[in-house]
Amino acid sequence: MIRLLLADDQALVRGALAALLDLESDLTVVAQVGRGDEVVEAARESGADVCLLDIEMPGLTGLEAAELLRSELPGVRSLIVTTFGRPGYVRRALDAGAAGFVVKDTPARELADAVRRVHAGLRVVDPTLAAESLMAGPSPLTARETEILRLALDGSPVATIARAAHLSQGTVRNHLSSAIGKTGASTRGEAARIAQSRGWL
Amino acid sequence: MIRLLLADDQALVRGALAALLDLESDLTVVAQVGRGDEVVEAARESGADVCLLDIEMPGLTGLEAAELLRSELPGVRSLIVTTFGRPGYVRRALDAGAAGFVVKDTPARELADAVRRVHAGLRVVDPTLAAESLMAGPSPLTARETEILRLALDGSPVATIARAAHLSQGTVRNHLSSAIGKTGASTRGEAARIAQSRGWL
DNA sequence: ACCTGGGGATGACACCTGTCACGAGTCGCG
DNA sequence: CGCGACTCGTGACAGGTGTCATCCCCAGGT
Repeated sequence: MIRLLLADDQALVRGALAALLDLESDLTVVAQVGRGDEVVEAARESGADVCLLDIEMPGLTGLEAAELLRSELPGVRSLIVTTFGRPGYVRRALDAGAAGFVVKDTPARELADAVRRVHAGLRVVDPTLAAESLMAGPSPLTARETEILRLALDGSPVATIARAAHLSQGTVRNHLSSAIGKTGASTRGEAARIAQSRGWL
Repeated sequence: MIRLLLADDQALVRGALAALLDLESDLTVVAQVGRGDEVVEAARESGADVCLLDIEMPGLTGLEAAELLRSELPGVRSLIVTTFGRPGYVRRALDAGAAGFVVKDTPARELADAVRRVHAGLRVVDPTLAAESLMAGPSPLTARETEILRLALDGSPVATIARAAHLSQGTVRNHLSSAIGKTGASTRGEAARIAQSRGWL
């Protein structure tokens, strides 16, 4: 019997996934959490074998939770289950120690198999996604450019970004200009969206 | 036995919801679709009593699908099940003939009850959401402002928006300026995000 | 010691944006 | 009819933005 932990911030989705997986005779859901920072504790207390982690959660992201799990509970395997198949996410998930990566577009019947493969020590990655991840390659953005772009995501004016990053407006504009060039965009808004869609932020 | 149709673009969520609802002895899922424009046909063929509709779907939105259902199959009731509890969505959902509105944050065990209430002819709306919907009020934006703002959502420059809307750049800037004023924003990007968060787009 | 690359900053320039004033056409309503 | 609301447009202006050249400092390689 494989013991599962579910982490997803949407209670309805969490409960529904639990119902789906509990239908399988060899799987049982032993814990459910709605925040990333509750994953490790719940996994320890429940004695889970495999953790299904959504990426976008309050507290900690699923990627960060996977990293914590690897260091705190090395015997527990993580399977990322997320809405967004951003190329950069796959690489970061595997770097963070996740054993699998599944998008919520995949057919429901395949999820249980993915869980079993992960539990068996195999890596599970959507082949289409894996290809995209290789095509897109790693982020060409420097650390600072990434940070500035993230602050520019909501369309804030340069002055606001500069204050938030403790930089001069000129420097911010230089970093943005560089990021715009690297993403092939023509405005910072477009650059930010491109970078996000590639999972670089 | 209440016959259900599920419409959600994420196959995994769709399948999981089906598993959850099929656990109830008085409910049965008779159809599943991943696109808004397949809802009416599937509902007709399957003889569904209640349709659970996600809002964000390819083809047609859940709100548009609900409107079509009301005119084509008046006996079928719609229950909107969505991620976003945007105030404007609730009003538009009820205007579109939906019998209920539930966000994906609600506990899983409440969903079946919501379905039963809707089937019984009652209206089901999250009370917190209903209050927010009344507070926010209707959209203050004119038709054109709404359209222009929607085009500005992705941060396109004025020139691009003007071409897309077949308008002069000056007119676009005027509409945007007006929308910025009405939303209390200071850039078109911020205005667009505010309007979207209120469900005005 | 030298070169390279990232980070930080400045100043200048062309261009884009947000705002305002103003005008003109259409439509519905009292 | 007159009025108001919406739409479309122009022109002008201040301020924000993107680009570029040019510095400085510092950490790693060679």
